[in-house]
Amino acid sequence: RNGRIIVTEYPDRLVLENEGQFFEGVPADYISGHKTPRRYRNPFLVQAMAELSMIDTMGYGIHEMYAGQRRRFFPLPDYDLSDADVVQMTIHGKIVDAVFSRMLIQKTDLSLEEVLALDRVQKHLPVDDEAMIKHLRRRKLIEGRKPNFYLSAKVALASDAKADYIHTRGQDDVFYTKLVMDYLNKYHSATRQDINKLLWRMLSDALDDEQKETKIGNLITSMRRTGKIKNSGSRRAPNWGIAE
DNA sequence: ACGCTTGTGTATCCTCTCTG
DNA sequence: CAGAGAGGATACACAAGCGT
Repeated sequence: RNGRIIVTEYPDRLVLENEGQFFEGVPADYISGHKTPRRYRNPFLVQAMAELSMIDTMGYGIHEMYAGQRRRFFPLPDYDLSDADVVQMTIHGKIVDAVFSRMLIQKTDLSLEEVLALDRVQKHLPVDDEAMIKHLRRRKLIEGRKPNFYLSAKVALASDAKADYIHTRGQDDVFYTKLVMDYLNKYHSATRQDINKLLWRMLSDALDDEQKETKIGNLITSMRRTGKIKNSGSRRAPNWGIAE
Protein backbone atom coordinates (compact mmCIF):
# COMPACT_ATOMS: atom_id res chain seq x y z
CA ARG A 1 0.00 0.00 0.00
CA ASN A 2 1.10 3.44 0.82
CA GLY A 3 4.55 3.25 2.29
CA ARG A 4 4.45 6.58 4.01
CA ILE A 5 4.35 6.66 7.75
CA ILE A 6 3.30 9.84 9.43
CA VAL A 7 5.02 10.35 12.72
CA THR A 8 3.67 13.05 14.97
CA GLU A 9 5.76 13.93 17.94
CA TYR A 10 4.25 15.20 21.16
CA PRO A 11 6.12 15.99 24.34
CA ASP A 12 4.88 12.85 25.98
CA ARG A 13 4.04 10.53 23.16
CA LEU A 14 4.68 9.52 19.61
CA VAL A 15 1.89 8.83 17.16
CA LEU A 16 2.57 6.73 14.12
CA GLU A 17 0.00 6.66 11.37
CA ASN A 18 -0.09 4.65 8.23
CA GLU A 19 -2.69 4.03 5.63
CA GLY A 20 -3.49 0.40 5.43
CA GLN A 21 -4.78 -2.32 7.62
CA PHE A 22 -3.23 -4.07 10.51
CA PHE A 23 -2.59 -7.76 10.38
CA GLU A 24 -5.37 -10.20 10.00
CA GLY A 25 -7.87 -9.31 12.66
CA VAL A 26 -7.16 -6.74 15.31
CA PRO A 27 -4.19 -6.19 17.58
CA ALA A 28 -6.03 -7.57 20.57
CA ASP A 29 -6.05 -10.98 18.94
CA TYR A 30 -2.32 -11.03 19.04
CA ILE A 31 -1.90 -9.49 22.44
CA SER A 32 -3.55 -12.47 23.99
CA GLY A 33 -1.07 -14.73 22.26
CA HIS A 34 -3.66 -17.09 20.84
CA LYS A 35 -3.09 -16.00 17.33
CA THR A 36 0.06 -15.84 15.30
CA PRO A 37 0.14 -13.78 12.14
CA ARG A 38 1.18 -15.61 9.05
CA ARG A 39 2.31 -12.40 7.54
CA TYR A 40 2.22 -8.79 8.44
CA ARG A 41 -0.23 -6.83 6.39
CA ASN A 42 1.33 -3.61 7.32
CA PRO A 43 5.06 -4.09 6.91
CA PHE A 44 5.72 -0.37 7.05
CA LEU A 45 4.34 -0.04 10.53
CA VAL A 46 6.18 -3.13 11.60
CA GLN A 47 9.39 -1.74 10.22
CA ALA A 48 8.88 1.50 12.08
CA MET A 49 8.28 -0.40 15.27
CA ALA A 50 11.40 -2.40 14.64
CA GLU A 51 13.40 0.75 14.12
CA LEU A 52 12.10 2.06 17.39
CA SER A 53 13.18 -1.23 18.92
CA MET A 54 9.72 -1.89 20.19
CA ILE A 55 10.16 -5.16 18.44
CA ASP A 56 13.53 -6.54 17.54
CA THR A 57 12.73 -8.04 14.18
CA MET A 58 9.75 -9.18 12.26
CA GLY A 59 9.96 -12.35 14.25
CA TYR A 60 9.53 -10.62 17.56
CA GLY A 61 5.80 -10.70 17.76
CA ILE A 62 3.15 -8.40 19.05
CA HIS A 63 2.28 -10.72 21.86
CA GLU A 64 5.81 -10.86 23.15
CA MET A 65 6.07 -7.12 22.98
CA TYR A 66 2.93 -6.63 24.98
CA ALA A 67 3.68 -9.41 27.39
CA GLY A 68 7.10 -8.05 28.01
CA GLN A 69 5.94 -4.50 28.37
CA ARG A 70 3.14 -5.43 30.67
CA ARG A 71 5.19 -7.76 32.79
CA ARG A 72 7.60 -4.92 33.37
CA PHE A 73 4.90 -2.33 33.95
CA PHE A 74 5.85 -0.28 30.95
CA PRO A 75 3.33 1.89 29.19
CA LEU A 76 1.77 -0.07 26.42
CA PRO A 77 1.24 1.25 22.93
CA ASP A 78 -2.31 2.05 21.94
CA TYR A 79 -3.88 1.31 18.63
CA ASP A 80 -6.64 3.33 17.08
CA LEU A 81 -8.44 1.36 14.41
CA SER A 82 -11.61 3.44 14.34
CA ASP A 83 -10.84 4.31 10.76
CA ALA A 84 -10.84 1.04 8.88
CA ASP A 85 -8.15 2.06 6.47
CA VAL A 86 -5.79 3.74 8.83
CA VAL A 87 -3.66 2.22 11.51
CA GLN A 88 -2.68 4.57 14.24
CA MET A 89 -0.33 3.59 17.00
CA THR A 90 0.54 5.71 20.00
CA ILE A 91 3.71 5.05 21.90
CA HIS A 92 3.73 6.49 25.36
CA GLY A 93 6.77 7.87 27.02
CA LYS A 94 9.04 10.71 26.20
CA ILE A 95 11.94 8.73 24.92
CA VAL A 96 12.24 5.58 22.97
CA ASP A 97 15.75 4.37 23.50
CA ALA A 98 17.03 1.82 21.02
CA VAL A 99 19.51 0.50 23.53
CA PHE A 100 16.78 -0.27 25.99
CA SER A 101 15.04 -3.01 24.07
CA ARG A 102 18.30 -4.65 23.17
CA MET A 103 19.28 -4.60 26.78
CA LEU A 104 16.10 -6.34 27.80
CA ILE A 105 16.40 -8.87 25.03
CA GLN A 106 19.98 -9.71 25.81
CA LYS A 107 19.93 -9.53 29.57
CA THR A 108 17.16 -11.92 30.41
CA ASP A 109 18.24 -12.20 34.01
CA LEU A 110 17.38 -8.64 34.95
CA SER A 111 15.26 -8.26 38.03
CA LEU A 112 12.09 -6.23 38.02
CA GLU A 113 13.73 -3.55 40.15
CA GLU A 114 16.62 -3.30 37.74
CA VAL A 115 14.32 -3.01 34.77
CA LEU A 116 12.24 -0.33 36.42
CA ALA A 117 15.33 1.69 37.20
CA LEU A 118 16.63 1.27 33.66
CA ASP A 119 13.27 2.40 32.38
CA ARG A 120 13.60 5.55 34.41
CA VAL A 121 17.06 6.08 33.04
CA GLN A 122 15.85 5.77 29.47
CA LYS A 123 13.11 8.28 30.20
CA HIS A 124 15.56 10.59 31.91
CA LEU A 125 13.66 10.44 35.14
CA PRO A 126 15.66 10.74 38.33
CA VAL A 127 16.73 7.53 39.98
CA ASP A 128 16.86 8.13 43.69
CA ASP A 129 18.09 4.76 44.83
CA GLU A 130 21.82 5.23 45.31
CA ALA A 131 22.44 1.55 45.81
CA MET A 132 20.64 0.75 42.58
CA ILE A 133 22.67 3.32 40.68
CA LYS A 134 25.88 1.86 41.97
CA HIS A 135 24.66 -1.60 41.19
CA LEU A 136 23.69 -0.75 37.62
CA ARG A 137 26.97 1.00 37.05
CA ARG A 138 28.84 -1.99 38.32
CA ARG A 139 26.91 -4.23 36.00
CA LYS A 140 27.90 -1.86 33.20
CA LEU A 141 24.28 -1.19 32.36
CA ILE A 142 24.41 2.56 32.78
CA GLU A 143 27.04 5.22 32.34
CA GLY A 144 27.30 8.93 32.82
CA ARG A 145 27.13 11.16 35.81
CA LYS A 146 24.18 12.09 37.90
CA PRO A 147 21.70 13.29 36.91
CA ASN A 148 22.50 12.52 33.30
CA PHE A 149 22.74 8.77 33.26
CA TYR A 150 22.37 6.92 30.04
CA LEU A 151 22.08 3.29 29.11
CA SER A 152 25.44 1.77 28.39
CA ALA A 153 26.07 1.26 24.71
CA LYS A 154 28.56 -1.48 25.48
CA VAL A 155 25.80 -3.90 26.23
CA ALA A 156 24.46 -3.43 22.77
CA LEU A 157 27.93 -3.83 21.31
CA ALA A 158 27.52 -7.54 21.78
CA SER A 159 24.94 -7.49 19.03
CA ASP A 160 25.62 -6.47 15.50
CA ALA A 161 24.03 -3.12 14.81
CA LYS A 162 26.57 -0.62 16.03
CA ALA A 163 25.23 2.44 14.28
CA ASP A 164 21.99 2.49 16.24
CA TYR A 165 23.34 3.71 19.51
CA ILE A 166 25.98 6.04 18.19
CA HIS A 167 23.37 8.71 18.63
CA THR A 168 22.31 7.51 22.03
CA ARG A 169 25.39 8.44 23.93
CA GLY A 170 27.35 11.60 23.76
CA GLN A 171 30.33 11.90 21.55
CA ASP A 172 33.62 13.07 22.87
CA ASP A 173 34.31 16.75 22.77
CA VAL A 174 37.28 16.09 20.53
CA PHE A 175 34.80 14.82 18.00
CA TYR A 176 32.60 17.90 18.31
CA THR A 177 35.67 20.06 18.06
CA LYS A 178 36.70 18.31 14.89
CA LEU A 179 33.28 18.88 13.40
CA VAL A 180 33.49 22.60 14.10
CA MET A 181 37.04 22.85 12.79
CA ASP A 182 36.09 20.99 9.62
CA TYR A 183 33.20 23.37 9.17
CA LEU A 184 35.42 26.40 9.62
CA ASN A 185 38.01 25.02 7.24
CA LYS A 186 35.31 24.65 4.65
CA TYR A 187 33.25 27.79 5.12
CA HIS A 188 35.76 30.06 6.79
CA SER A 189 33.33 31.44 9.36
CA ALA A 190 30.37 30.38 11.42
CA THR A 191 27.67 32.02 13.50
CA ARG A 192 26.35 30.52 16.67
CA GLN A 193 23.35 29.34 14.71
CA ASP A 194 25.63 27.59 12.24
CA ILE A 195 27.39 25.78 15.05
CA ASN A 196 24.12 24.93 16.74
CA LYS A 197 22.78 23.46 13.54
CA LEU A 198 25.99 21.57 12.95
CA LEU A 199 26.15 19.93 16.35
CA TRP A 200 22.55 19.75 17.51
CA ARG A 201 21.60 16.30 16.36
CA MET A 202 24.97 14.92 17.26
CA LEU A 203 24.56 15.72 20.92
CA SER A 204 23.41 13.10 23.36
CA ASP A 205 19.70 12.59 23.73
CA ALA A 206 20.28 12.82 27.45
CA LEU A 207 20.52 16.58 27.12
CA ASP A 208 17.44 18.72 26.72
CA ASP A 209 17.45 21.76 24.46
CA GLU A 210 18.63 24.11 27.15
CA GLN A 211 21.45 21.82 28.13
CA LYS A 212 22.46 21.47 24.51
CA GLU A 213 22.74 25.24 24.28
CA THR A 214 24.93 25.26 27.35
CA LYS A 215 26.95 22.34 26.08
CA ILE A 216 27.67 24.07 22.81
CA GLY A 217 28.42 27.30 24.61
CA ASN A 218 30.93 25.56 26.80
CA LEU A 219 32.45 23.81 23.82
CA ILE A 220 32.89 27.12 22.02
CA THR A 221 34.41 28.59 25.15
CA SER A 222 36.75 25.66 25.43
CA MET A 223 37.84 25.98 21.83
CA ARG A 224 38.39 29.67 22.24
CA ARG A 225 40.41 29.19 25.39
CA THR A 226 42.66 26.68 23.75
CA GLY A 227 43.23 29.11 20.91
CA LYS A 228 41.55 27.14 18.18
CA ILE A 229 38.98 29.74 17.25
CA LYS A 230 38.32 33.42 17.74
CA ASN A 231 35.30 35.65 17.52
CA SER A 232 35.62 38.54 15.09
CA GLY A 233 31.99 39.57 15.46
CA SER A 234 30.06 40.96 18.37
CA ARG A 235 28.72 39.08 21.34
CA ARG A 236 25.25 39.48 20.05
CA ALA A 237 26.19 38.25 16.63
CA PRO A 238 29.33 36.20 16.99
CA ASN A 239 31.38 35.39 13.97
CA TRP A 240 33.67 32.49 14.67
CA GLY A 241 36.72 31.72 12.63
CA ILE A 242 39.91 29.76 12.92
CA ALA A 243 42.42 31.55 15.09
CA GLU A 244 45.86 32.24 13.73
C1' DA B 1 17.30 59.09 25.09
C1' DC B 2 15.77 55.65 28.09
C1' DG B 3 14.67 51.34 30.19
C1' DC B 4 13.59 46.69 29.58
C1' DT B 5 14.38 42.16 27.52
C1' DT B 6 17.06 38.78 25.34
C1' DG B 7 21.00 36.28 23.99
C1' DT B 8 25.76 35.91 24.09
C1' DG B 9 30.69 34.93 26.01
C1' DT B 10 33.37 34.79 30.26
C1' DA B 11 34.59 33.55 34.88
C1' DT B 12 33.68 30.90 38.64
C1' DC B 13 31.30 27.38 41.25
C1' DC B 14 30.00 22.89 42.30
C1' DT B 15 29.24 18.13 41.97
C1' DC B 16 30.46 13.78 40.54
C1' DT B 17 33.81 10.42 38.87
C1' DC B 18 38.06 8.33 38.79
C1' DT B 19 42.27 6.72 40.38
C1' DG B 20 45.49 5.23 43.51
C1' DC C 1 39.05 7.27 51.38
C1' DA C 2 40.97 11.39 49.65
C1' DG C 3 42.37 14.42 46.22
C1' DA C 4 42.45 15.87 41.60
C1' DG C 5 40.29 16.42 37.30
C1' DA C 6 36.34 17.09 34.37
C1' DG C 7 32.68 19.48 32.77
C1' DG C 8 27.98 21.00 33.30
C1' DA C 9 25.70 24.73 36.01
C1' DT C 10 25.49 29.25 37.48
C1' DA C 11 26.29 34.26 37.93
C1' DC C 12 27.59 38.09 35.62
C1' DA C 13 28.63 41.77 32.23
C1' DC C 14 27.78 43.38 27.96
C1' DA C 15 25.72 44.25 23.42
C1' DA C 16 21.83 44.52 20.51
C1' DG C 17 16.85 44.99 19.70
C1' DC C 18 12.59 47.13 20.62
C1' DG C 19 9.01 49.96 22.22
C1' DT C 20 7.89 54.39 24.25
